[in-house]
Amino acid sequence: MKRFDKASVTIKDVAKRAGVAHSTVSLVMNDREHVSPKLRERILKISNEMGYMPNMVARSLISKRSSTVGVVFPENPHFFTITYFLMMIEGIQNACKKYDRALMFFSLDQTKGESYYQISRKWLIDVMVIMNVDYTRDISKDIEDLRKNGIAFSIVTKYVGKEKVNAVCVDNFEGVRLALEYLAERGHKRVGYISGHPNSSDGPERLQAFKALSKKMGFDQDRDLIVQGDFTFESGEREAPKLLGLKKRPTAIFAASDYMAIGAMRAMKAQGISIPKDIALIGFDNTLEAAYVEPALTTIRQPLQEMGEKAVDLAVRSMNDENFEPQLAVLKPELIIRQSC
Amino acid sequence: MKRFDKASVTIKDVAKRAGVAHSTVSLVMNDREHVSPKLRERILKISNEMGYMPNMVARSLISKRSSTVGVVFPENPHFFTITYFLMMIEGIQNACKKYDRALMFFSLDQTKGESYYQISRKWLIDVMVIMNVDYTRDISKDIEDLRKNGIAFSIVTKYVGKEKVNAVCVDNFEGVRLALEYLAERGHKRVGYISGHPNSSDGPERLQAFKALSKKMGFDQDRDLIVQGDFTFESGEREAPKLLGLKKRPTAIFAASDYMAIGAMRAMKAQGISIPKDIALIGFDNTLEAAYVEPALTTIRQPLQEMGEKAVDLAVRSMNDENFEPQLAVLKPELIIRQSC
DNA sequence: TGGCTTTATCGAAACGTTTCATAGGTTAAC
DNA sequence: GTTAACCTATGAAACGTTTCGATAAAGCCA
Repeated sequence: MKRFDKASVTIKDVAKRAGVAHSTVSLVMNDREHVSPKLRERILKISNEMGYMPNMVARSLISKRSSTVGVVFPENPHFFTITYFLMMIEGIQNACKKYDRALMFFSLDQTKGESYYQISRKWLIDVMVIMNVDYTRDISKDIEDLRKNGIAFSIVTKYVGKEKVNAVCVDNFEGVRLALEYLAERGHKRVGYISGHPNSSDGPERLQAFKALSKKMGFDQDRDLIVQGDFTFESGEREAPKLLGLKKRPTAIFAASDYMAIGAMRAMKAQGISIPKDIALIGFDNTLEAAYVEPALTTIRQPLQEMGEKAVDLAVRSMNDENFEPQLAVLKPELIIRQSC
Repeated sequence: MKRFDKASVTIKDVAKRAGVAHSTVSLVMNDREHVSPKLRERILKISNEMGYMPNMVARSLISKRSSTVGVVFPENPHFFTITYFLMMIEGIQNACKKYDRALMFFSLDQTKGESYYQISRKWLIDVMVIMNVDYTRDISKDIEDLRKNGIAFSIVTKYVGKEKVNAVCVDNFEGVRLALEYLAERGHKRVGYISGHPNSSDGPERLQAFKALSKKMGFDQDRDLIVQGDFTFESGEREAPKLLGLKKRPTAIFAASDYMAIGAMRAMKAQGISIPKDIALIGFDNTLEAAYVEPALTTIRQPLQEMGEKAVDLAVRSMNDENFEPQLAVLKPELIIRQSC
């Protein structure tokens, strides 16, 4: 087993060369007061000459804070190719740069009984972003553990439990409103809806918004205009035919996620139905793929990058400030008009 | 500033409860010999009861190895939404699981003069994967630093310098062969080529393969059948019209990346050219988007996941075994037939 | 100049591990 | 019954930092 043999230059080396105590060098490195400007400058110069770099691991150990952002995601072999998450990760990475923190990823292996808190302890993660995709699992216990132990974290998306925690989500009501108003403008009054995962926070919220708004706007209210998906491509492909097969076919379909919309698109193509001529299609999310499909998908943009960034912002703030009240950041969606309506 | 106040259970706590020296507990935790089975069992039981988790940071500090895989990528605000990299990251993540290592990401800010070696020192990264996308930068010095200091690393993709290092790439010659033979089968003899970035390793390799094979296979050899892209969507959209505008238009276009192929597709659509009726199109990579465009893109698959995984494998092996000879792993490409030819 | 306050620097302790030389105990060999 | 060999368990040292109380020096005021 290889080892680093040639020790790199440590704070003590710098101190020795400068003829001071290494604690003094530490003060300089951390920009703390109580060091005379003259000495500070000299130490800085020497440390640069020697190419000193603080050892983050030692720093973490003593300070019990790791200068990282830990992103915890559920066990899923394809997590990194689900563009929905990636766009959030892009925002998280940007925030990491902003706060000069490194980015760590942990897949949560529930089978091993690992908890968020354990991960935080094991790696001294002090800022954690929880990607809560496994809607079927109750994480209230884990949340409680984190909170109790003063570990700063945020959840994406909205946490449905009762504790008040940092969380980031999109304004689903507004998103649905944008979509339905756009459809109404274009003359649609009979809109089929493919709902999202019932155990998520977004799924039911969007569904509820759809029900309320479509009623208010005078759309057809048949019970069978609503089918149940789970956000995935497959569920869209599976459920869309139920809408297409209705005696009185809807003139537009609104899917609660782009993946489902694209699945629906596949199903429609298979039946030779032309979009948007025969039927209009609108999605939700604005994931990467939406721009690539043909016709390009009109959709409601979730500001995923901003959500990722905000999640880190909130967690960092609650780490820095004892009194920071955990909050839910609700970001504004946006209508992206392409060719599918 | 918040701190973890309630200390979590340490190895000493376990030792005290078990009435043994904490070094003994350490032996047990690391599955080392020289502990009687009876005692080992007792300690294991107690440690479980107490919920002991080793502190990875302390472990890193003393052992100078961090139990992580550090992925270093060049400064690029959209890195995490470039699916090409993501698919590799997926493989890297799988390997991390296999080796029970956490995954860390570092964007290399060259403007700050950071080097790979410095990152490795700063965070005690002992297994590093270098995503060498910035083709314009000479990294031979960094490579040398890593090697000299015994830090295990791999590069994706192929490293073009003279030192022998762990690297992972696709068999470009074979990939080009697959594409050209497929085109030949379908009767094409006049193929336009959009080349990749000239400072990469893949760009020139594929170009050379194209030149050699298209000659050998009796394709038209006009100089202007080859245009220069840089792997990006934009370059494909920019360069394709040059091929389309030729007096004698090619019957097929081969782009050295899917992004360029999709860019070319956009350009063709803009001109009302139908794919594959008017002209065939084939890409390279099989990134996520290839399956979503219309018509779905026929392409040469790079086994990106496998490449990511292999990169970690190589690095881990060279870490574990002093005598492991750095090697270049050349993975096999695969023809993915869709609708664009 | 003496005493008091402030500031600059120092030294030691701590963080939670691993490692390594060594002590004590048991067994084996003669 | 003595010595050697082995095995188990121990205690101290080390990793590279930060922190904090102590000390020394300097500044201030009377």
